[in-house]
Amino acid sequence: MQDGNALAVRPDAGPDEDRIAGSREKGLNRVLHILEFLHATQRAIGIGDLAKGVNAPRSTIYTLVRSLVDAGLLEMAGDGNRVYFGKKLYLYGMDYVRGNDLLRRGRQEVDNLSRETGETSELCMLQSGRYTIVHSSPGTRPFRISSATGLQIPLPWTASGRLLLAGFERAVIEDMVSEDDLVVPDGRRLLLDDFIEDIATAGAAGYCVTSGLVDAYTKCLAAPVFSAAGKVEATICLVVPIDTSEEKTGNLITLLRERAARLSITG
Amino acid sequence: MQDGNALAVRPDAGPDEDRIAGSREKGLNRVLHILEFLHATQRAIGIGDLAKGVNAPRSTIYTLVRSLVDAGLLEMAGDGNRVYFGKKLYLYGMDYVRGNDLLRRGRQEVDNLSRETGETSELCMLQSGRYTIVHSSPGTRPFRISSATGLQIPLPWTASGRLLLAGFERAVIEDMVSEDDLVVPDGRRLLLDDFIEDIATAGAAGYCVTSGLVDAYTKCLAAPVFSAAGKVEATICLVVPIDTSEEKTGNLITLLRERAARLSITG
DNA sequence: TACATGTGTCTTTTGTAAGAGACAATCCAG
DNA sequence: CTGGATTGTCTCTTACAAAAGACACATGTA
Repeated sequence: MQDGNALAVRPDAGPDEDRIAGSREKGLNRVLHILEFLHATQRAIGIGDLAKGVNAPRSTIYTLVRSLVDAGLLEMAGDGNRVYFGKKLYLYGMDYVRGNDLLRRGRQEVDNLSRETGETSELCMLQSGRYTIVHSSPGTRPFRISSATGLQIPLPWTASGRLLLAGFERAVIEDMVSEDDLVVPDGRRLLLDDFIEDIATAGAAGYCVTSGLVDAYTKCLAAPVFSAAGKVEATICLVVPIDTSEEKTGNLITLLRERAARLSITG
Repeated sequence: MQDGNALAVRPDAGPDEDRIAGSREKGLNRVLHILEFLHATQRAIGIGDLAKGVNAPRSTIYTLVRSLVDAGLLEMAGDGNRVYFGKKLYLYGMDYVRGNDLLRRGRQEVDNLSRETGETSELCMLQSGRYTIVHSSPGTRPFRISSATGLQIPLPWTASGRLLLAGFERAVIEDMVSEDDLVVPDGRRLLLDDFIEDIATAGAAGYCVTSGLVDAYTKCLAAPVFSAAGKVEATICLVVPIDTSEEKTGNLITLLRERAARLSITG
């Protein structure tokens, strides 16, 4: 009786792991996508657009958003038909900070560093296999807005990335790094082998410096923070002008390593 | 054919609105309960206990927790078989702060106030009909630990509560305040009519002071922060010793009202 | 050794939530 | 005014997730 539609009507063929865009998704997954999408857009968005954005039926998103708004995880924004993150998420986030010594002290330390040195300073961690700027403190230089807390950048683009991957198996690293990740913003393509070598070097040295990788004007100094188990749990890093003198760079690295070591002493 | 079991086997008769504890819950709701429960316990918890805590089947919680951990909303804590909030929630929380002028500036202001006055200062809001301490800054006095960000206290116990409810219909207020809420910690019972009168007075005066309500040693000074629409969107408050002189109290109130007014000027 | 208690992974069953689609109500452009 | 696009609500169906429960493996303790 029905027209034999079924499996056509799929605009995008999602790759294997990254959401098949399968017909019937679990509600929870839809919610997770909604949150990720909002995190990516960084602003309130209409429910219709949201449905488009996460590639889900409107009716479904309406129901889910209603639940989430009722729960306080989302809030209706200004004019009344847009949604964004809600207070509850903020409260849960603060709970996380409170329960997490490293994050709490790391934020503090990063703020200190940028105040003392005047440079942009960041606390970075692996977040489900992705490099994440967990906290950043602007520094006093005029340019360099950044402020991109929660921003996710390909691991090979950063000094911190090299430290964070120290101690991982080659296979695991290959798994975390896609082909695209190896292409830095200026178009050059890193070799996976070079990158893996970098990781080993950085791990052994206990710090890492990269020059002009993310942009042509800065270099990035990073030092590892270790967990009790001796694994690299986070890094703190400084973003300085690429023409900073050898000497000053050296001093900053020493400072950075000292502070990182202090953070490593977890209660 | 089936044995007529069904509706027995329910240990706790949940009241109407607060979760019937119905047999087959939506996954999303289960997740919301999990988050609330973690927020309440304020620490990592074993999955078994979590299942008990939210009154859900173990198997369900195992699957949900796995999803949430994979998504980064939860993290396995220390020893490996406990869960607590995860980095993602922190990131989303920071997104919320960034997208929310009032919260961002309010936090700042509260920090300033407690530094300048040496007293504990708090930023408070209504969070789905409950009074919530959104941010608090300890002050320099020896006692008074507090630090209870995200804590939810019955509205009638606080000065801020009286301000936050200004402009609401009587019916709405009655709806938000349960019988238990009217019993303050020392056992006294407030009269609903008195409370509603307090609200009107506070709204008219543009500030509110309560003495010895939450505990016998402090009084609470609060001033309202208005939204563009003229509604009370938040309050800032100071917690001072109950024997603070009339004069000093007056000065603090003036200061508080001034700062609150400044916060009200939303871009 | 047996006996309870907690943990993590399966499989099976079935109640229900996700999805498609229809609807009225706005809103805006031409 | 008309036609198209968007918004929010509702209904009905069935694919599928939540729940029950069995299992295997640790613990601890009488």
